Formats: sequence, structure tokens, C-alpha cells
Amino acid sequence: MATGRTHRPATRSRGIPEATVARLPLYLRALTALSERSVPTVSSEELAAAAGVNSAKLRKDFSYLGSYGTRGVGYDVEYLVYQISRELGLTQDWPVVIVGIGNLGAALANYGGFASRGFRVAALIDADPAMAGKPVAGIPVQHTDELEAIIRDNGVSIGVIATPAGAAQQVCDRLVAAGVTSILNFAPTVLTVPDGVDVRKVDLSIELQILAFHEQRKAGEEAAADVTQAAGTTNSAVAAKREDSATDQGPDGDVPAVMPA
Amino acid sequence: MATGRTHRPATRSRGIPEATVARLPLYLRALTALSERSVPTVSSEELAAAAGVNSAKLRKDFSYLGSYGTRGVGYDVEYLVYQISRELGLTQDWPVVIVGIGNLGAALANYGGFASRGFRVAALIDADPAMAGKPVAGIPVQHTDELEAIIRDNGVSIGVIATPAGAAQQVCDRLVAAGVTSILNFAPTVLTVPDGVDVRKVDLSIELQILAFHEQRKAGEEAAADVTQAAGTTNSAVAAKREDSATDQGPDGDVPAVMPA
DNA sequence: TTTTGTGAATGGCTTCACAGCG
DNA sequence: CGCTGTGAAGCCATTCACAAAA
Repeated sequence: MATGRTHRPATRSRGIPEATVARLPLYLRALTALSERSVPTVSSEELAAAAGVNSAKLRKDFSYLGSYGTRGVGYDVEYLVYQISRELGLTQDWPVVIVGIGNLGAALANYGGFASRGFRVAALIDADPAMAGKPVAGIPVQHTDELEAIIRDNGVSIGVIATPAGAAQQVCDRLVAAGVTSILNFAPTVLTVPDGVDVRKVDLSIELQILAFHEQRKAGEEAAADVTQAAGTTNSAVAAKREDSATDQGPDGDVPAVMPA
Repeated sequence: MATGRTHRPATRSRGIPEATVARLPLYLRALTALSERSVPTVSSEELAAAAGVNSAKLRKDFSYLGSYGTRGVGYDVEYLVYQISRELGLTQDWPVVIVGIGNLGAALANYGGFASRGFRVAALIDADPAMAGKPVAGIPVQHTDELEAIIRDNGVSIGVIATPAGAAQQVCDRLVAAGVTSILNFAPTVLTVPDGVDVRKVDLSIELQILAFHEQRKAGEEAAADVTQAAGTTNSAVAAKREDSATDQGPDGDVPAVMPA
């Protein structure tokens, strides 16, 4: 952490913790669902349950945004939706390009949640000339040659990389050179970017490996623990309760660690 | 965190920090690349650079696994690959089912990294009867009715949910009831699971929203900061260097927070 | 001399518990 | 009285800096 935070006095204290930022989308989703059911207010307890966090954490998170609740009552759903949307920058709309229209890229292009809150797929880009012009999710694929022009013409600042690992760094460099400052990387590679560019990565095999680690641990403890288990099926039916790790219920979200490298 | 950690004295100290576990796959990938280039040893500095973390963190991480390095020299690549693989449980192979073979499910089925290290797609499952029998990535799709039988017959303990949000909880319940104890969730829903079941989620729109937050902040600071910027293009070409947030280079990975809910 | 392994210091996030407000 | 907002405490992770080993 360097200096920063000198400019813009802002509405309130600047510097929302990263962990909090990572949970805001979760709250927003839960609130949107409540809003659609026309629920007018919600308590920290209820909303926390819907978002899968505990209520103290939620209240602390909201306290960074300001005092938007009413004691003895709870939070106004509509108002909170607006405040969080604004905080996340979703009141404006962000043109996004997806580079690499293979299976995954196509899936992303078709993903509904993309178009919904504040994001708009400005272009699909692929290196395969045979793909050029072919529509995916109603949008014609353009060739990589056009990349720089597309970025500039559309004022794109967020790019999604869904290319094979080998092409990712090169695509990343071109995106950044053309003016992209936020990248969501689905390729299994560590991207190197200049200062001021944010990269987030989504990596299937890493997630699976983390699950495998815990799965293995369960198997080990199960074996060492109760010998109650009859010789039954070969299948590891871990039905027995376990008093291991975290108590917390619901997904805790990620502590993100965005790195303006 | 409850009691736990009574059974199995294990090779060394148990209890590897979650943050460390989340980085092991990253190290493993970097090491595998070195291994393929027949590099015999690597220093913490070099490996850290390849994995995108700093070297002190890497050394501390490895210290939880044991003392696998040689002072003055570094780490033996092959040996480390083996140790980390073993720690992550990748020396055995994990049958995995993917439920929901839409765009995303198909992309996952085709994803190479899946089959590589320790994971095997045991079955593809979809609720659409029209899909049944259709091969995706060389594997015939089976109907949801078969779910329980598939899990049991293949001893599956890891399930991937790629269904629409509305179906996710129901699918999750059936997976868990059939014996699955680890779930990777791509649906934008908070899953409720019994104790002892791990859930990890991958959520595109959350990642984008986090990027939007930082993107918005850049725009704000840019405006307030230098007025140097000529009236030029409408495009927000944030070329200027910034002295904001983290110093660290390379992707920091996620601090995962697996929640045995 | 080089580079690991690790106590100690630091910083951030979560949880607790309760004061304060409606 | 109910529920929010928040200081204080505790926990976990990162970073520092150096002693110890090869």
C-alpha cells in the first residue's frame, strides 16, 4: 500500500476494505431478490442469512458505506440497492470485450448475468479467421486484428480473457496497450501487467484442487475416527457428522486481493 | 473453528492455513512448467516470481509442508511437485460429475485442465431429456434421474454445478444426499449444505462487479488528480501511472474461505 | 556466501458485545 | 424493546529480518 487517497474528499471515509468490496455483490444480489418480491425493509440478520454471511460482518460492511439503516427497524431495501449499486459503479454501464470465443468464451457471451447489471458485451474477439463474422449470442465475432480499434472505439476498460493459456499474456499486453485497465482472466496463467491495471483470475483447476485437498482430509479423518462404520459399500459415504474447521454457515465469499500490480 | 485435529498424528504439524492451501495449486503449476523444461532446482525467489507471489510468502507456505529445500541451493523441482501433489491429494484420481450441460457445462467438460491433474469427468448430467445420450466432449450426457445411481456407482465425492440458478439448490441437495461432499458451484446462488460439505463458488458477475468498483475509483481519481490530460479522446486511456493500493506483483490468488457449512 | 526456515512484528479482517438511537 | 453502528479484542495472514545450514 502506497500513498493514494489524497484526492476527492468523497461522501464519507474512503478506503472500503477489499474483503467488504468482495461481498457487496453478494448483498446486492440478495437485495435485488427481495426487491423483486417487493419486500420493503430487511434486518441485518435476515439479509445476512440470504447472503450467507453472519450479521455482525454485514453490519460492519455497511458501516463503511455510511449509516443506511434504521435502528429498531432494519434497512430499506430499495435504498440499499441503490447505494450499493452506486458504490460498485453499476449505475453506469461498462462495455466489456471477451477475447477467445471457444467453448468458454461462448458460454460467457451467452451468460445472462453479464448483460444484466451494468455490463454490456461490446465485442467478441477471436484469433481464428474462420470465426470472423459468425454470430455468438447474437454478436458477430471479430478478428484479433481489430482488437485495438474495438477497444478505442467503444471506450472499453474491462476485458475478459478466455483464450488458451499460451495466448493469454500476449492478448493481455495488447488489451492493456489499447487502454484496458481491468482484466478478468480465465486462462490458467499468471498475467504480468503494468501498474494501475487490475487483474482477477478465475481458475477452475485451482478450485478443484482446493476441494480435493479438503476431500482428502475428510477421508483421512474418517478412517482414523470412528470404526463404527460397517464394512458396507466401497463408496465413501461420509454421512457421519464432523466437528472440523469453520463454524460459519453460508459461503464466506472470497477475500479477493485484487492486485494493481 | 471447532475442536478437531485429534486424530492422525500425521507426518508433521497438521493445520495448513487456508491461504496457503489456495496457493499450492499455483506453485504446482509453476513447478510443473519447470519440470517440463527439465529444470532441476529452483530458488524461492525464482519460483515465487513464476507463481506471482513474493518469496517470503512462498517460503513460509512451504515451511508448513516441511523442510523440502536445501539452504544455499533451493528446491528440487521434481521432489516438490510430488510433495505438493500428495498434499493436495492429487496422487489419487477424483471422479467428478458435472450437472447442467448448457454452454458453461459443455465448456467445463471440454476443459483440458480438468482431465489433467487427478480429476476425471465421470459423468455429465442434464435435466433436458433431449440431451440424454448426446455426447459432449466424448462423454454421453445422462438424465438427472440417474444422478443418485451415477454418484454411487462411481464413488463420486466432488460435484460441479453448472445449472441455472433456480435449479442449483435442488441439484445440490440431491448430490449431497447421494454422497457428494465437495461442490464447485457456478450458479449465482448461495447454496445451503449440511455440516461437513465444502462448497466453493465461481461467480462471473461478482468478479466483474469487483473490477467495476476499482475501475470506477480509478476514473474518479484520474479526474481529481492531474489536469495534465488534454481534452483528447473520450476514451479513458488511463496511461498515467498510479500510486494506489497494493505493491505486490503478480496475482495474489484468492484467500478462499472454504466453508464446511 | 547463498538461500532456506522461522521467530517476531505488523496489518487486516472477523467476531464480540454493548452503547445508542428509534 | 429491537436492531443498528461500532469500539475493542482476537485471530489469521503477510512481511520483515536474521540465524542457521549447506
